[in-house]
Amino acid sequence: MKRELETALAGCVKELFNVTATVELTRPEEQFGDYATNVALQLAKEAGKPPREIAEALAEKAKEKLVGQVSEASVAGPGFLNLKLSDGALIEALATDPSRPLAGQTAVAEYSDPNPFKVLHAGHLYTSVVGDAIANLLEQAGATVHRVNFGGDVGLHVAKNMWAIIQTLGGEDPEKLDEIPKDQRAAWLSGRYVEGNRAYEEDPAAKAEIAEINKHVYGLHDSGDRESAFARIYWTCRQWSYDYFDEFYARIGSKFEKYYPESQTAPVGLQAVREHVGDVYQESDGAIIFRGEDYGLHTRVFINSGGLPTYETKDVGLIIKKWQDYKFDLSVVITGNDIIEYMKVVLKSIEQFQPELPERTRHLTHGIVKLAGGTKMSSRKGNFLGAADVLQAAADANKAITGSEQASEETSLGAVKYAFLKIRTGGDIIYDPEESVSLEGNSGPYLQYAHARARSVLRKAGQESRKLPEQPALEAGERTLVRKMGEYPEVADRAAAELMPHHVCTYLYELAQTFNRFYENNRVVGDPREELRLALVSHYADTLKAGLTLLGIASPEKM
RNA sequence: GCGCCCGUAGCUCAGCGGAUCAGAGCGCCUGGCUUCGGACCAGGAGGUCGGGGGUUCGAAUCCCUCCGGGCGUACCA
Repeated sequence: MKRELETALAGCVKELFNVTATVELTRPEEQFGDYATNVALQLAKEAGKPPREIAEALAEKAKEKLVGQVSEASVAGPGFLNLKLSDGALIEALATDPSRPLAGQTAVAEYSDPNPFKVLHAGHLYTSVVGDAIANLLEQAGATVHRVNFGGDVGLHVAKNMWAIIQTLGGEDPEKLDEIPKDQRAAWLSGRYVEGNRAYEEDPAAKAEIAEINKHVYGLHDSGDRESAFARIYWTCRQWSYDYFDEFYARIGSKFEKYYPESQTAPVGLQAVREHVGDVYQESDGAIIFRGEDYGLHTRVFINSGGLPTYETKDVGLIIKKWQDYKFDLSVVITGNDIIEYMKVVLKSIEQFQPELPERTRHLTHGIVKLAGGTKMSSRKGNFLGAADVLQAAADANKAITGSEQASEETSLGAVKYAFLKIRTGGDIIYDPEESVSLEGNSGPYLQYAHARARSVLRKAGQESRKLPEQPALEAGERTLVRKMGEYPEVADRAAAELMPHHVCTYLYELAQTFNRFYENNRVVGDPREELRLALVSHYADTLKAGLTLLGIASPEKM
């Protein structure tokens, strides 16, 4: 509807002034109309006429050309053109689906990226929730989306961990691992990581041992060793991590089709980097680097002087592997902001020998999760908020507010996801266990409740699905609701185009508020206008559900 | 030092070139349930949009600059 009108208005402009213009319609406040445009202001110079005069002429033309769709066209202020849609056009617009600009394309969405041997913290929960929503937006836009996950099962952090594990076990004694209860494994590994880090920083001897262990771990992958005591400890703890991840993702509803462990991307990256030493990468101080400085970026090490690949090279390998696996049209990588400059260097280096890969890659970033008090979290130091802690706090708040014995997983998870998603992706977000988990106001549960209530009305009326009449005469309250519902495809399109889920949140909340106001003043069941109103309620519930689904949030039928 | 990001009501945030565009939620104050689910609705108090310049018919929105905060800046991820 919006795009048809934009095209039609551009046609009017062409006809009147013989000027080709792109007309952009916006949603003004309802009192001004359903759509507005400022083309007249933009055209004033080119057409050599006062903007109001242009707008008046355009208004007349629009009324003439768009009769049936536009019921009023008026000029306001310095030359804004306001359009009011006919009730029929407004209802008709409800049949519009979000557009599919990526139809037929293959997209890869990589996100979450937890490291084995480490614990999942609040940031992983955040990035997973954001990643899920973005992947959903890509899917809505028509792409075939492959959700993948990347993580460091080799590297210095693993070496630090292995060092501390062996210390704690009192030697390379894999049997002793059996003594650690299943539900404590992740926390146990997390504790070892803290110890390993401390030793690495404070004890030169330990640091040297860790460097050796680092090589040893890479060696396991090269040799395929699964039998030595060291290998058994490594593979066992690595599996613990993946089991723990799977359990976590199942709980929050994330579905990855593939993990790319660094141990698999490292050899691919090493090969690519080594092939291009000289033309892309250089040797320097015994390491292989990429001179980002030549491109206004910073220089980074890809293979360290010990011959081991750094994260840079593993990422080169990852991008190449994704390309081999999916031949993607678009690859979206979702990470924290701290990696922005780093990623530019990696992509710039690949651009030198395989430019189509960076061309198709988009790096989307978000901020970190901060505690309300402003405490900075670090898994290296062990003072962080765990992903499980956030979910637990939400469940506790849910129990406290509802007064029930058991928290609703759908509702508490919905509260957390919505609290994360409603904020524009990019900046840091403040996590307040008290407020972020609210069930009131602009919150996930408010929307879930709104949905459940609408379904309840439909259940009461007997028939859950209703068709909208084609030639309705809408009352003011009904019209406001229909107008709001009609914005959904536009909002979904915008969110998908920008890959910004928060637009959906903002809209859904406004929609639910609009409905609640309508519902407060208008009877549905038993009213003479029941038939029409039930159809509106039905469409409203469907719209809420579509939006929540896009966000990865459940839409319970009852709460 | 250089690069990137952020600074909007007490708090958490939308708005990011347009007209009642100074907004929402929370918190605070006042009202509304013999009525389809009150996890709701109506109303009030509260901000010179970090400061200063500039561009424009028009700036929270674009540009410059300053202040404040965060992140990155060669062998971590």
